[in-house]
Amino acid sequence: MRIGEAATRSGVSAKMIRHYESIGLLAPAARRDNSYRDFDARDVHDLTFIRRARDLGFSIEEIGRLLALWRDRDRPSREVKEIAKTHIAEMETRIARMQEMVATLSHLAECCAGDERPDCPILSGLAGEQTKAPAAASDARQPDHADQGADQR
Amino acid sequence: MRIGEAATRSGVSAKMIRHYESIGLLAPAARRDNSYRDFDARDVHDLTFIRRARDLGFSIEEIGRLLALWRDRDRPSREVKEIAKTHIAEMETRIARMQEMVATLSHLAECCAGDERPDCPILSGLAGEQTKAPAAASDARQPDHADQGADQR
DNA sequence: TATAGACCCTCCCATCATGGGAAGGTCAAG
DNA sequence: CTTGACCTTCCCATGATGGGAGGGTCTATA
Repeated sequence: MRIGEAATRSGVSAKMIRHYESIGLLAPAARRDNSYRDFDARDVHDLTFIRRARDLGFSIEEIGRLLALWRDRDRPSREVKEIAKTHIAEMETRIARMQEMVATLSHLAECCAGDERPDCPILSGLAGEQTKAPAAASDARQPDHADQGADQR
Repeated sequence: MRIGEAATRSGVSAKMIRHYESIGLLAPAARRDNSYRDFDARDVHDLTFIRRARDLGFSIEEIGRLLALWRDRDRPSREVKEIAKTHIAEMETRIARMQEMVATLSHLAECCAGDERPDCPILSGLAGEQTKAPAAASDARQPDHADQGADQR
């Protein structure tokens, strides 16, 4: 089948299939005489595997490792579980961090009248005037790569 | 003061200060004869405001609006609160999505022996073999921009 | 048979927030 | 006068994804 059908069946866009191939996550697809990529059920399976892993928030790098383990019939399940547990821990850390942000911001928002008057504890809080809030995650940043959720856009 | 000191005082890297200026989030900084940027306390205040907002997960676009509201002494606090509430709702959505992922993956991991044997429900789950898990967020994706937390790396 | 339209191809660019680094200018202290 | 710590601009990279240009291929239909 051609890339469009593989995309539909796996739920991975044609764009991303080509991308995964280009970064080496997938072996180069077979080609027909007209240079079109040619996919079979096994390819669709791999793509579906990748999509499910992405849906669980795994990064491309982790997915690469999972795919390798999947292909190795004799791998110890221990290795897979380790990747999963590490990933779960990372997600839980991110969740906790976001919950802190929500808590801090909610505190400020609760203190804000939200009417026509200009006084606003939210802006004051951002400006540094203490509102004795439960302290937000305040320093150091990180470009988290994987809050990737499932959604539109 | 020069950019380095402004960076230290505000907690925003020199790199990002220039970036914020270049995208118009901040007005172009004053310059000295030697073309070095020259910052004063007010600039440091704005930068600190930006950093705090980032720490609360606001996107650059939202921060731009918050800064404008901050500078407008007569804005109704209602407008600020609306931005904050929308942002809180977005973060809560992302948190919920990640919690779903963690739940699904935890279920699979719990079913996995994690020993030397090759059988692994985690890989089987990703491969599509049903494990009657509580169903993960399964389709549609979105490149969420702002799970930006505070962290090392 | 010619053509429309639905596919496919490769490339390049954009996003968002951030950092790395090159190539070069400026300044103060040794 | 050199060294080193600053600063400048400019380009590139990240990760996952989409948009689109410019062009080729195939099939159905007028």
